Amino acid sequence: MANDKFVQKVTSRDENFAQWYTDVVREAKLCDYSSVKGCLNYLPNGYAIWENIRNLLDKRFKDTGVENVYLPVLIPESLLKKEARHIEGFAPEVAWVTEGGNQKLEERMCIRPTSETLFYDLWHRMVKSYRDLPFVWNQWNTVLRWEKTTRPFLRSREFLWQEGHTVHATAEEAEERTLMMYQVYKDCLAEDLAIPTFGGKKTDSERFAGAEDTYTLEAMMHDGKSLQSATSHFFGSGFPDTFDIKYLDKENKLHSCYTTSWGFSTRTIGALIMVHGDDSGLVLPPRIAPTQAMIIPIAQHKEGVLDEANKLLEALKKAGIRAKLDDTEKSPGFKFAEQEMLGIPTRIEIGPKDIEKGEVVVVRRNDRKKITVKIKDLAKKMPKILEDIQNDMLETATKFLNDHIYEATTMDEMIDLANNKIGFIEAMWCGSEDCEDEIKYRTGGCGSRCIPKEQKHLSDKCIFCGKEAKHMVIWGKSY
RNA sequence: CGGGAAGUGGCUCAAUUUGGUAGAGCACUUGGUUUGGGACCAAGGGGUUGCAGGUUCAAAUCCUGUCUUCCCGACCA
Repeated sequence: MANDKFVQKVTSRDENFAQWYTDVVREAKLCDYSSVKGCLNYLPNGYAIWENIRNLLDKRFKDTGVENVYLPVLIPESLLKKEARHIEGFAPEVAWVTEGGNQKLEERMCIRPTSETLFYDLWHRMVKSYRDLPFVWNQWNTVLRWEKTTRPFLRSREFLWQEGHTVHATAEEAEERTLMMYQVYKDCLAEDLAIPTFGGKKTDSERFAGAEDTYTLEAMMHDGKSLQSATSHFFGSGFPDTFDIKYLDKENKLHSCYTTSWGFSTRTIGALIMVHGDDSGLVLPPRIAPTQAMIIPIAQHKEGVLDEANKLLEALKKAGIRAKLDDTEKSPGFKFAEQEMLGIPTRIEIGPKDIEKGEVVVVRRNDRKKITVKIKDLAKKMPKILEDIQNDMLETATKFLNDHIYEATTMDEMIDLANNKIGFIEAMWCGSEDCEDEIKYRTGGCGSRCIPKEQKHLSDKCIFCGKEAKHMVIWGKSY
């Protein structure tokens, strides 16, 4: 192996991370640009990943009692404007429909940037009694936000996501749901996508428009920057009150409702790329990989090779492995490179020499380790091999995350870390938005990522102003 | 939205400065030889140069506008 960098089409990750990302998206054929800025054509490889994530996440939702619904794509302006903070937050990035057919509309309508207002308009009519509550609903759809700068998956104008919305009789129940969904996301990210996250509450300035509390899950990319990977919001009763959603309790008294919403988008595909990918391209965790094993025959023209390969394919499929056989006329080297580029978790090399010995060579995508397995045992052993890869990927990513979190107790220390290390910095904060802004400015862009639930007491004082500290905040640059 | 770069067969790019009617490599098709890390030989097919307008006998090339992409920044639940 003279050259470690087998795949030549991709810019080296440490040479130019941004270009590397773009190269991987293109070479792995995840998506392609469309003629509208910020709107992507999802290709089969990319969409299949989303389908797998969606299926796993949807099952986790249903296990907690979530029901799926579908609400319209258009929102009348008057509805969107009902909640002042909400429209203030979204107004700059909303797209409007002003004509229908050839006629100008009486009232313009926006293409949903998020659907809180639609759910609340519906619930205003549906919620009458305590017996009606709660509604625990979710929809899989797309939303449109007129972003200025766009990047595939990370920030597109139209993106696929799910938005869950719930309405409850009590604040406690709503808060419980907010945290429950936060945990569902955290588990899905760790167990299905092998992406470790840290999380907690957002500061006031970073909170969702109209929410009382926003909980976020932040993942660390290979360049040390953070990607907000899922959020869960608690709205209290303010937002539902605005829409006059009230119920009668057992004593026939009118009560406010409490709502939540929570979302997870195709942005997370960007996280998959930037957490696990390497210089040879994409590396997918087995659970969400559209293809888990690619069988690559060697000297396939020789008698018996393709027959054995096909038998192997059938055995793997029967064992529930998402396996494929690459029996195209391309050279083995080409097929190896392509399998790696696409991030397929394992490849199975089978040639005349292997068949003679009754063996195949399984190569793990994440670390290129080779495992020799008896042909007759392969189908039985594959699930364990895939599980090991899944676990090892989470372990590697977790180690990377933990190795790149630093503590700072003085501003000089923090600036030094921000300039010389990639990753995140834990530091105390007084709660003032001015200090938050100053810290971001002086560190060259390390904003507050979250106020973690598990607080460390690093010092008594805010790292910037020196006044009494309220929280330990995790700071970092982000996408 | 600001600063920078760029749009030419599917991809990467050349021809643009000094207007003269588009070329290479890869990919693709066919035949043959190959096959344990992106094989080789031969013969083919494919573009009017992002889009719109202007200047000119003549525009990929000059001018104006516009759209899109990439990098940096601002903005961004």
